[in-house]
Amino acid sequence: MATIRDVAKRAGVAPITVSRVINNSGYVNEQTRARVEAAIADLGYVPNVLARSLRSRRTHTLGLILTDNSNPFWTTVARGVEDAASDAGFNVILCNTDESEAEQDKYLHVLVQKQVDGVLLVPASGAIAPIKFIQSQNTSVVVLDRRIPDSQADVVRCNSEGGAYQLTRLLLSLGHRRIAMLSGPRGVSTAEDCVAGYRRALAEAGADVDATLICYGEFSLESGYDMTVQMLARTPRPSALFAGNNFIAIGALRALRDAGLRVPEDTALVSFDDLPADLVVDPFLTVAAQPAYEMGRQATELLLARLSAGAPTTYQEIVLPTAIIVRGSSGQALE
Amino acid sequence: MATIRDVAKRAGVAPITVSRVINNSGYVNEQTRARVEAAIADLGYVPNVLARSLRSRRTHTLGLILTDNSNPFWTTVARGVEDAASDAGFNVILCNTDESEAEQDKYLHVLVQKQVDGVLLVPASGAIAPIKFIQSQNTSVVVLDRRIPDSQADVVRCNSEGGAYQLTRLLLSLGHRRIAMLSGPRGVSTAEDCVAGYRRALAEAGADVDATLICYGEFSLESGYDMTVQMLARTPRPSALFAGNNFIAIGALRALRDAGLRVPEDTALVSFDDLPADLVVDPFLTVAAQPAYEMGRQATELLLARLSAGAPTTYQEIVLPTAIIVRGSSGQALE
DNA sequence: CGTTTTCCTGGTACGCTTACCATAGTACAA
DNA sequence: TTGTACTATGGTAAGCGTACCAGGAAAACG
Repeated sequence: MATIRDVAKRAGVAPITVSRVINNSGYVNEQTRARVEAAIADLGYVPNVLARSLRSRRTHTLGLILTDNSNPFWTTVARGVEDAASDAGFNVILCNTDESEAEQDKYLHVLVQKQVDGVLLVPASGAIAPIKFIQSQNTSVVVLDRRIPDSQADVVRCNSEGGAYQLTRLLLSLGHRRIAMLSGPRGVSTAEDCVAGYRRALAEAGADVDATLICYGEFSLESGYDMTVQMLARTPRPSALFAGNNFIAIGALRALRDAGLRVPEDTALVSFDDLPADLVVDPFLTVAAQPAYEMGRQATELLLARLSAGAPTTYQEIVLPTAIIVRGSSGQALE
Repeated sequence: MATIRDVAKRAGVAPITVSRVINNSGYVNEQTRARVEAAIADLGYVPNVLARSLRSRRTHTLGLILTDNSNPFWTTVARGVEDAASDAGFNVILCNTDESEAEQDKYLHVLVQKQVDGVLLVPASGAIAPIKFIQSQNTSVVVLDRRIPDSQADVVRCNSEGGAYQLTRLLLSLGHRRIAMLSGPRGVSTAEDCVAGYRRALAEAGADVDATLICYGEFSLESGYDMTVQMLARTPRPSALFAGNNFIAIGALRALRDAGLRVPEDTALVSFDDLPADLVVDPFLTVAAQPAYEMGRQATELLLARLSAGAPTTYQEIVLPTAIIVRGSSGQALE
């Protein structure tokens, strides 16, 4: 393959001049520029960004570590990240951890090895070590969607506690008192915040919190199914279910169907995370919708700002609001 | 950040010895290895793969160019690619073209600049130039999902023509004679193959092909909606619709709902591409399901084989079968 | 014992681009 | 005339690993 030296030779200039043409930097005479551009076209020259990045210490690449890009919520977040990155001339390397800390560590190493300029991290756990590791490699990091207690890092997330509070209040206002909470893993802030908002709404309404109605599971269809089966076995049956994310909600819907229960007539259901409009014919779930795209976008913009500004003195925490969308699954007020 | 030289100095060896430890190549004494590993740990050294790749001329990175990763079909393909790549120690850079040739060209340049070892391409059009460009840069390429006439390249795709033929036969066997075809863009082989299979089935059954019932549009919800509206305006109305992909099918379902038509009682519907089981509570669409994951996986394995084998003498075309899954949307036989 | 093989380590240069510094001509003001 | 600023271009080295070649010691072999 042609190198910058080949181009330089053909154009009768020094390699650095070719570099200036490519990067539009410094001074280049118009005729010289034309000669260089002709040489580039003749040789089909394509710059080697490995060499460029090695020298300039900038790769114009970000790493995005999230749990599962096949979940439409994360697909949307990723799209926000990619659009914002693309606007600034950055590429994104996407990594799925499936909530595994081991995978997360593996990918962190890969990203650092690839010299990414910054990392957007949806942490698989509340541990601080991964943040410290990235920072120890002089790489910027923004934490996405989840809090990490006591960490020194920027965070962009949604108000899960508030969303859960509102959804729970909605169910309470419809007359439900036995509401089962089907949450995500313990130690993951969004799952814990969900439970916190649920508890706050119940406490405020003077309703008893039956701790046995609170389940911690996985953010997966299977887990949603299992938790629902477990909750339906209790007597009296809960009159409403609160799903911690969209996959849990779909699992819950299947379990309810298999148990012969109608939604919302027999059991009401609300959930976090909407499904994208493109994938659903008749939206049915009452949800607390998170601004997924916006979250990805803002996190990326914050990260890019950090890159150009140098070491921050104080870290930001940006909390985006959730929107309650009432549809059929939450049902009418109980008589 | 620590470099290999820093590690070497601390361990009292030459840089090349550290390199051997990292890459498990050549001979290294056990004690030396331990000293080096200790030094690596002490310094928190992480190798710079830019420098490595620059020297070794291998990045262990593949490029995947597809049309829209937010479509679950492509999400699944991408997952197959990533799993196969990961198994072989390769990373994947994902690029969405949204069917735009300009975007495709842009990404091809980016990938070549990044010195990817190979490219998996879902071509935005039937043009040969992009293939030639990649090959001119000494980079291997495998074409995914679609044919490019007269191109010299490996291809892994599904049997769209056969799947469309079978779906159309199914509708014919149920008594439908006016079947509207809602296909993708002209010039995209999967869209054309769909129409070809449809025509073959009709011809074989001795049914007239009403060319005005064949629509070419986009692989999108909006286009599916529009094409359906257009078809429903015809008299007599088609008794069945054939959607060229899952997004078109969802658009069609919405248009039918908005027109007050029931599926399948008033209008039958079949489609290409299934929706992932994780996203749907009650699967309803009768589809020709493509082995998306397997397609991604096989294409990647073929590409990796090319990388280690050197220039191929003959190119392969791997055609995977589609599976007809009959569900409610195709309905019962007309009386 | 000499020879071959295996084991272990290092020096040097190179992969390709750009940072940094230097040079030099022209123009314009002081 | 000297100084300053701008334009235009180039030489050299550096960024960080590894390919390639070389060399020496120990072990195995005939």
